[in-house]
Amino acid sequence: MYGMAEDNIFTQYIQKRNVIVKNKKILQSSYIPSNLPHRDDKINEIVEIVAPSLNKDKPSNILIIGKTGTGKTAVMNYIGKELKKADENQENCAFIYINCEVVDNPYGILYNISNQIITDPNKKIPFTGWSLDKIFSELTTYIDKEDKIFIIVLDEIDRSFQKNGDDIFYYLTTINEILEKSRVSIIGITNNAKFTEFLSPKIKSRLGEEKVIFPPYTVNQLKDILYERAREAFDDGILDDDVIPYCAALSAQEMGDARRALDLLRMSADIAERNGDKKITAAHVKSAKNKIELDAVSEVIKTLTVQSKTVLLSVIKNTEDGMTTMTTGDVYTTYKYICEAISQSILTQRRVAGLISELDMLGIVHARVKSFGRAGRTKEIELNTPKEIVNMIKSDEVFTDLYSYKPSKQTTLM
DNA sequence: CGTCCACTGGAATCAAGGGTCT
DNA sequence: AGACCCTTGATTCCAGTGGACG
Repeated sequence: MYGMAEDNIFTQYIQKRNVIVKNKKILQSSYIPSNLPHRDDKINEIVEIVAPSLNKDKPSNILIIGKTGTGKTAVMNYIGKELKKADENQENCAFIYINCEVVDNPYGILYNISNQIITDPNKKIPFTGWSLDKIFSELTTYIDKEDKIFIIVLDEIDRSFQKNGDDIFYYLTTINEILEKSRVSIIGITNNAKFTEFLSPKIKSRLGEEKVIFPPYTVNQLKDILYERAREAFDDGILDDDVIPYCAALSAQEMGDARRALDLLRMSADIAERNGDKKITAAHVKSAKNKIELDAVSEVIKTLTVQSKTVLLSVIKNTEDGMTTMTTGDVYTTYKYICEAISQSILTQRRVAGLISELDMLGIVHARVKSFGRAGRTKEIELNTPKEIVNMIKSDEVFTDLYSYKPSKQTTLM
């Protein structure tokens, strides 16, 4: 890839790309900096709780609560790194990190934990096929064999809970009763402050032995974070003076989300590079903001089921037919019509209502239950999507048949 | 004040599709 | 090959329910 010696159509592009950003990795939100500004207190707080593990004493379980982009994950990864340094041969403790947003089913979580512990490639657990009990007992024996403290970090723990309840948490918090030598302590990370309310009381108290709250960053703190990274990522004079304050201000509106701030900065740099500009300005930030918002939605749309897309298209079609708000029944009628047009199986109304709720949770449509008195009680649905996305759905290959479809009795469509 | 609509929301269950184990 | 296991999406069943209308 990079070894192309001769000029080709990409050459000038490649040369241009590296002009502005020295090291792109630094601007990635997954990058773990060696210094986390304004989180020293939180780091100390957690280190204090976790430190006993270095002497093979079991630390309390911790629940970390804080909005997205407040540094929870970064702090934990940083601590994990340091912990490994402090315990060179991994004799006393092991640090395991699982992101429950990526693997949100019980099998996946146990599978991931186990395979981080099991080193022998022949003993690894297959990614499907086993019973949970079997993985669990296997995991237990492996953990006990090692005779050390296992610190298991479950990031985005509420994701898993939403879909699967608290069974795995029950497993993981009771495992210590079975273990003879080793000990396991759980660190849960969540951005949902109300998360614990839904747990069963037993697990609630176990999981939340200690709580650490991460407050949102203030504008000035965000600025510091950005300056810190920018210093390493850019040469002097590339950033306009108002770029970082602007990024910080925008992200502060979004509840002090540092990830957002970094994304903005990175995307601004990207756009500037692509335009061949020598400096990054507030204007770049502005278009970066739009692009990020759009990307986020279109990313979600891509992963939707065909059925979900059909439901969404139904909402779109109704909107284009002049309805600003509609009921579940309205959507379902249109939905049935479209299904017929593209010869797709028709789901139950119950299911479609469920899909609408899912779209609502994804923020693609607005739906809230409203009672129309005698006229019944239903969801009031409203489209909540930029034009670009609407076009994206409409031009989805799944719906190509729709435009050539001649309805038997209804009038025109779209 | 009671009725009664058009659903909602929860739960149990099924089917298909991934796979392992013996 | 047949018995099992887990996940996901869909179905079926059913007990609610907010509030305009009579």
